[in-house]
Amino acid sequence: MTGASTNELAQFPRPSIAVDVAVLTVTDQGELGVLLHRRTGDKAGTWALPGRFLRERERLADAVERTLDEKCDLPSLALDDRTPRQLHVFDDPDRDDRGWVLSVAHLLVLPIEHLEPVVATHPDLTIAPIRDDRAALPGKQRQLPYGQDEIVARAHDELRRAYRETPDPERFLDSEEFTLSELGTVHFAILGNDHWAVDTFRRKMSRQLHDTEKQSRGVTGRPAAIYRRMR
Amino acid sequence: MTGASTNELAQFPRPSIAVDVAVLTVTDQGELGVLLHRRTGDKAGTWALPGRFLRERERLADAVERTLDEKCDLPSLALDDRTPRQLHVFDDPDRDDRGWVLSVAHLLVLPIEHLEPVVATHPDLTIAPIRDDRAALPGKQRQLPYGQDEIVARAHDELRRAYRETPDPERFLDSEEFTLSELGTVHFAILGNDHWAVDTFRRKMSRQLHDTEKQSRGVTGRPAAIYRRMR
DNA sequence: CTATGTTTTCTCACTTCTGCGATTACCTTA
DNA sequence: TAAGGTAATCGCAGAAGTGAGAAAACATAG
Repeated sequence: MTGASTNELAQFPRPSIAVDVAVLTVTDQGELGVLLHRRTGDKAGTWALPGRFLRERERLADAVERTLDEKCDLPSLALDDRTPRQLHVFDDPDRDDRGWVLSVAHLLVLPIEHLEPVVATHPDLTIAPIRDDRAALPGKQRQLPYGQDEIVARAHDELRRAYRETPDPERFLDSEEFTLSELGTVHFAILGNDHWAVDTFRRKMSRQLHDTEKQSRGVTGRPAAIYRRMR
Repeated sequence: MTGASTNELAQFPRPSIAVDVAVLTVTDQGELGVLLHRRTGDKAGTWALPGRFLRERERLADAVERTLDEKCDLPSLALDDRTPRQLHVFDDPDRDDRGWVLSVAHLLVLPIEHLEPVVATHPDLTIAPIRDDRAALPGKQRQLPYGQDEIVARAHDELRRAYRETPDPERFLDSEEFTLSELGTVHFAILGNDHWAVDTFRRKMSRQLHDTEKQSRGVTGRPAAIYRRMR
């Protein structure tokens, strides 16, 4: 912003700022899923994305981290250096009936191994599979509140773009080493099973990975080569 | 946002929200350029991106349009249905010395034909060419204020991504019909002259355009086929 | 009216990519 | 320990993409 005096700064009413976060993961069934929590208070019982108001002079990324800590029992430690990415600012002044609220939507990717334990122990958390670009909610709830379905759709879009060419750039995979079929599980969850012929996938990705010369063992079928991310 | 009561909404201090916009164009010299205006008031005389504070319950896109109207004499009419795209929210609380300000950066593409007349008649407007991912400012000013250089860099990045595969998706070209070399001027301004062999460009783009069967006339060299956007 | 300059478009040899049917390698079961 | 099951990898033929030189088409100068 430019050219405004201190007076001008104080002159206008200001909106509340919220952050919402779509935490995405790939489930054990190889489906893309999103972390939801059950709301308390007014509309208690309905599922929604974790979110929170921005505190004074707080950074957006910090607000997202605190949301996950407070609402989902996921301390920054569990985030493992992963950083939320901004997706979009939702600015419809009538979006929130509590007042004028701008909401900054974020995307964060976490391996299922980090989510599984907290979801298993907290009944107010769940992972909803994403089908047809929308969270398939448990029970009879049809959609997420405050137009959060669009956040999920945008998050999925963003991932589709990122996962077309590059091997697991957002680190759905927890471990440093993995086989091409483990990598494929992630990419196919995001892009659909029909996006690539398996062979095309193999060739495109193996070029961008480092072959450890190791083999997977104890699995059914022929053992697979184990790769590592490049540098 | 979820689960907050009306009390909670009022409880926290709120930041001022600003919008900044990088209006990009391709100059007659085939260079990518960004529209700047000279600031008034405190730091008068320095160049900056057009920007403005958000008014009560105003939409971000509307704020951007009003900025262009008020600061650059570009009424919505001149925008010709083009819509600003959000790039990023800058949230460093110390970014602006006037107080706690969040700034939502936007990108808007306009044809040089729309900008030329206003820039020619307003001495406080200019189009700075973008070189090495940064606005080459006139005079001895080295950088844009409030970290706006990063906005320009992000805008350029965004365009690079969009212009790699698709013919002029943001409509730098004003007219409905154009030759492949006119299209090439835009793409090469964004991606650099060495990104493609000219022939590869021709083949990739002509597949995505509709051939009008018309030929350019009165130009030097062999007349070119005239294409139109598909549907 | 012809030669010249300039830009677009075509042609063709060459490289890379793709899909699919073998082939390989290990585990399990008998 | 050998046969059968399963998944990973290879090899090859056809398809698609690429670069560079040749040809084509028009304007203009002489």
